[in-house]
Amino acid sequence: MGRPPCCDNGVGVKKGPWTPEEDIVLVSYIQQHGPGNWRSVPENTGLMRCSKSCRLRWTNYLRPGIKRGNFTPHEEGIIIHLQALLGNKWAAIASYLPQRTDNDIKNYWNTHLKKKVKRLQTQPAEYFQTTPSNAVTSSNYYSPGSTHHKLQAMQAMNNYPTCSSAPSSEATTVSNPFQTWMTPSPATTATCKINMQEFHGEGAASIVCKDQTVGGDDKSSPLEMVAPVIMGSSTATFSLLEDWLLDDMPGQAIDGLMGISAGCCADPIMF
DNA sequence: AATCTTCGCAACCGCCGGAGC
DNA sequence: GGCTCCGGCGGTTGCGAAGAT
Repeated sequence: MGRPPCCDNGVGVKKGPWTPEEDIVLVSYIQQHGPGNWRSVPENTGLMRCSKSCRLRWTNYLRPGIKRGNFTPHEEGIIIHLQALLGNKWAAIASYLPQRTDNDIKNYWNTHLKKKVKRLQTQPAEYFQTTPSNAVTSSNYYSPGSTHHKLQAMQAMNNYPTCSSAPSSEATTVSNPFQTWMTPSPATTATCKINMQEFHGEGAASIVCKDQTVGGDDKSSPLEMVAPVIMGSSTATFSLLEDWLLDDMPGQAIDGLMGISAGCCADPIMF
């Protein structure tokens, strides 16, 4: 039994990097018909690509609003925490970073963060330490799988800084001919002082996050709404988040989370 | 300057689950 | 209920770029 791969029967199906011309054809089609029904895309566009390839190209590269380039420390923190909570559920993690694709996050984890976390595991440096009373060390933080570990990760979320969500100078929004579709999300700003001591090296980072202000209006992206809550100290929020992460009541939990998020943005949690 | 090695990212592969028949 | 189709996901690979020798 079993179904052959969707592209197995494709005689002359092109593989490899996409050309700008192919990108234009694909985007033009999606602009007219909208994403979805990927099976029909190669048939109707004449692209010699399989449907999966079209979908991947769209979701990972051509989709409007994708941010490319270096991840901010804030994004890194979210990825690390969510990976600790969820494991390699890249799609779920990506849902908290709407401007990043799951593929991007996965690649970034595999090429950067995994090494960083591994290095931290083997060293006494307390990367995430914020206050002596509730410090979370790297060594006890990333022991995978256990509830204890998850709770620790969630606890640590209270301590992780919310840095500016505004596009950093290093991160760039994908540059393609279709940027006009993009709806730039309002910048969420936060005043957050971070003393980075060899952040990318083996040293510890001492983080001071005071007088945080979160700006933006009600149209903030889900990330911008959720992130302050994640970073804030809300027990209720974490219960909901945990429920959701554990897939007990995904819909209810995320609804509740979003509700709290909205409230949070109206009345931001201060550190 | 040439060659080798490492790194980062785009894309592919195979599996899974939901929907429709 | 079983089968097929299709979209989605996570793991892996291949290749070009960058760095090291």
